[in-house]
Amino acid sequence: MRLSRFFLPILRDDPKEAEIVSHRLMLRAGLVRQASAGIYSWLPLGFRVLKKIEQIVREEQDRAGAIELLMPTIQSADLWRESGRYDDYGQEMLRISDRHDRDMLYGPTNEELITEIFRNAVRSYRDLPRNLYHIQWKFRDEIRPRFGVMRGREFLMKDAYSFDLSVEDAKRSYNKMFVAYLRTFERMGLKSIPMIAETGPIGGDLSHEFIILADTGESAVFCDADLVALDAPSDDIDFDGDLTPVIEQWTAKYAATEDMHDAARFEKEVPENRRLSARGIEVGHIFFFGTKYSEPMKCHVQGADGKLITVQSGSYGIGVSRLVGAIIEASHDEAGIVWPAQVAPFDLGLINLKPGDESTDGACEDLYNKCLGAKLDVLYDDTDERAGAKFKSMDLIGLPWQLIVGPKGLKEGQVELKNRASGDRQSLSPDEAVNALAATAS
RNA sequence: CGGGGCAUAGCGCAGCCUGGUAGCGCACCUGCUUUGGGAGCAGGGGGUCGCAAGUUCGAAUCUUGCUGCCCCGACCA
Repeated sequence: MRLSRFFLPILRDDPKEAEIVSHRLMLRAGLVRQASAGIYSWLPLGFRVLKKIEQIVREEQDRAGAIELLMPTIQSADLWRESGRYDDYGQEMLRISDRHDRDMLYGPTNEELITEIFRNAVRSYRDLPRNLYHIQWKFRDEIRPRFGVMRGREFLMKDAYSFDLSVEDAKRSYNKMFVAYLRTFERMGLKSIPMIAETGPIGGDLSHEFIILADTGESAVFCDADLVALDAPSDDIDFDGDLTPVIEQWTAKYAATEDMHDAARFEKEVPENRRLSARGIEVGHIFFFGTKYSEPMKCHVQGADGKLITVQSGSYGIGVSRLVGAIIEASHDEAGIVWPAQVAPFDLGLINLKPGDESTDGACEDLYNKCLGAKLDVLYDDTDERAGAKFKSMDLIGLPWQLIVGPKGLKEGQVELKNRASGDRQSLSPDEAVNALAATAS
């Protein structure tokens, strides 16, 4: 993509409404614009990141055996009356009526709808287990939206719902999601720690929050520092095999958010030198809630013995749009965003320091095409800005690599390759630079 | 929803107290000079001063009402 043809409205000054760093950087770097309180438009650069995150979530859900579908944003109130949540959910649910005065709502979550879909379609125990998920916009009318996309009212969420014949089977489904989540966040360059969680209005008695550590995190968290050192399961893990050793490895040690924190237990179970108290951002939440919805909504299947079985369910959320902010909170410096390569909107920025100069333009065009040929996603700054402004902007938007091309270097046959995260620079021939970049991308 | 604050050009702000017909920096446009970490000079464009009433000869400025947004708290992916 040529910057001269892209849409990237960068702000030089901090907008005053943005307090926390991710919100500030998302506005400045042209990722989002606020449409109204807690509701954002995703500009091209931010949209690319959102799509990358969504795709990683999708791939790991699929790997864990979940099946993607898509449910609507607008739901009928009737279903929610059936589960009893129409009244329970309160003002957080945006209620709408249509032209016939029917009660509708903008879905804050989808347990009712998925249960309705499942009960209508499935009659036999042979069709279980299943885990169905979608990635869809939700709306929760928060009393006070804040922190940009981290706590918006409209947000993109992956929510999965499992259906099993027994509590034991359901726990297996839960474990699959547990492992998938560890992998998902690790692939985004994040260290996530599962913590014992409150179940909130969704209900249920087995639940973990997946927290990533960031100084600006919204809640205090306490855990055994050993958990931070653990690696997520590799991509050859067998989701149909026994996952309990992995779960045990991650849940044996103390980890809790402030709501669930037990200081006495913390001090008893964790040696002093491993007691980590930090701040964290919740990016995922998994629940097992058994028959909370299947019972009132009569989601039954017929078992091998001919008797009806009430299905056992869980639900599993990931805040996809929140993750964009969370990643920035976890990965930035004074100059701007530092994208982990896996979610970066482009692989690299190619900076032409002297547009209009024949040799520089020629070298840049050549490099641009070679990068594209090597399947690198490149943002080519071919604009007529001054060098300093280009450097500042490129640092701000935080692409992992900068390929800097100017007449001085070219005289020596060299271009400069800068790593955004470390700041390291090396001078290379143009071909060496492309090869080096292609190697990092593969 | 309680408490606090803000609303003037795309962004950041001054002007308001003490009413007199709107200004600064950055950004933007034109030209010249510059050109490896947010250049200089000159010229230029852009505003129903959040909305509505009221007071007044006259309102960005005073009064009242409304709306929007931000921050702290309680609540949440």
